[in-house]
Amino acid sequence: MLFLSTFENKIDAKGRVSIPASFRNTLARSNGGLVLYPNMLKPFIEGCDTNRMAQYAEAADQLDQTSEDAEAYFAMMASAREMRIDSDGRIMLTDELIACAGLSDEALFAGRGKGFEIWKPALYHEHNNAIKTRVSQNGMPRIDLKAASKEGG
Amino acid sequence: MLFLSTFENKIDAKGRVSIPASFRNTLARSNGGLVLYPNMLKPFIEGCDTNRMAQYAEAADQLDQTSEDAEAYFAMMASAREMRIDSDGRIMLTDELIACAGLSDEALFAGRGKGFEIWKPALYHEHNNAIKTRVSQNGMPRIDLKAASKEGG
DNA sequence: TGTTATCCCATAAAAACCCATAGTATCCCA
DNA sequence: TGGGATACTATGGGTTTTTATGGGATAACA
Repeated sequence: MLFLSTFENKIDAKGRVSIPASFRNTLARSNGGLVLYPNMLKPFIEGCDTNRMAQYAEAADQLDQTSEDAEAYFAMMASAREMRIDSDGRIMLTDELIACAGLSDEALFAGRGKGFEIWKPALYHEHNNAIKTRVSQNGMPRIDLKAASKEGG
Repeated sequence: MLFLSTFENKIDAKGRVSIPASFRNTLARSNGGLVLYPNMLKPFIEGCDTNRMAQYAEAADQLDQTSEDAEAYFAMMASAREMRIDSDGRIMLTDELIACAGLSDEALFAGRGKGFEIWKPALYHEHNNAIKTRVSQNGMPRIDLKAASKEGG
């Protein structure tokens, strides 16, 4: 089950946001909780299920623990938060997450297939327009579906 | 269950610190106690559950027992302490642990996936900023999630 | 007997839970 | 195909529970 589509939800006075119902559905089927962490390159929050984060942890554990590569993933996990989804399908955003994406009173959820992104709506539209312009000029990049389907059973 | 996120807790006059609730939860699920030991390269304390330390012991046991590699792991285990968590979720830090991380009145807990780190807050932020700068320049290192998920069942 | 560690209780802040409501989409049946 | 009933979603607000932290009392230890 994939994270698809885009949703724009309100952040209330307590810092709560509803996770889009279809994303909750996807999470429920993957049998895992929700993990959020700031992207280190651009101002948005990344979301995935705990199973995927466990894969990152496993992969990072097999690197040389003193290497810079391992440190990068440790930093990611230190900034990651496992979010408790309440009985109404909402989470509480922490100050760090709000700050990293520059959120105020609205959050835009954008599906990404295996995960999703949370943006301040204005920033997302800017970002997304740039991508669309690029693609309209260069076309969609080629991608090898066969190779991917062999690996991901 | 993973160790994720970052927490900053106070060390009180008696030398007690609260283990973050989510870390206690992770430890409880892994069915093991808490082990702390000083990192030998940088000034912080490493934390993990007893099952993981048992894995280190197992792995070290399969090395040539007279080798320098084995000696390194023996030294690690000699410096490791099994911590008892009191009824309020706190531990008492030993003088060696406090000294190795340069702790005074606050301890920063940083999740690392399979384990976690304890730092003096100022030192951690310095360390973490350096990593984030590196990542923002070079991007996140590539990592093979598929291979990792095969190994770690 | 003095020192150190453990237990127990109190408290304030924060987070999780429960309930209510309005708007929207979906279903069902004529 | 239309229209009403129903279920679901997002959102607001109040209440209970959890968490971190301080301090005193009790128990183990040297």
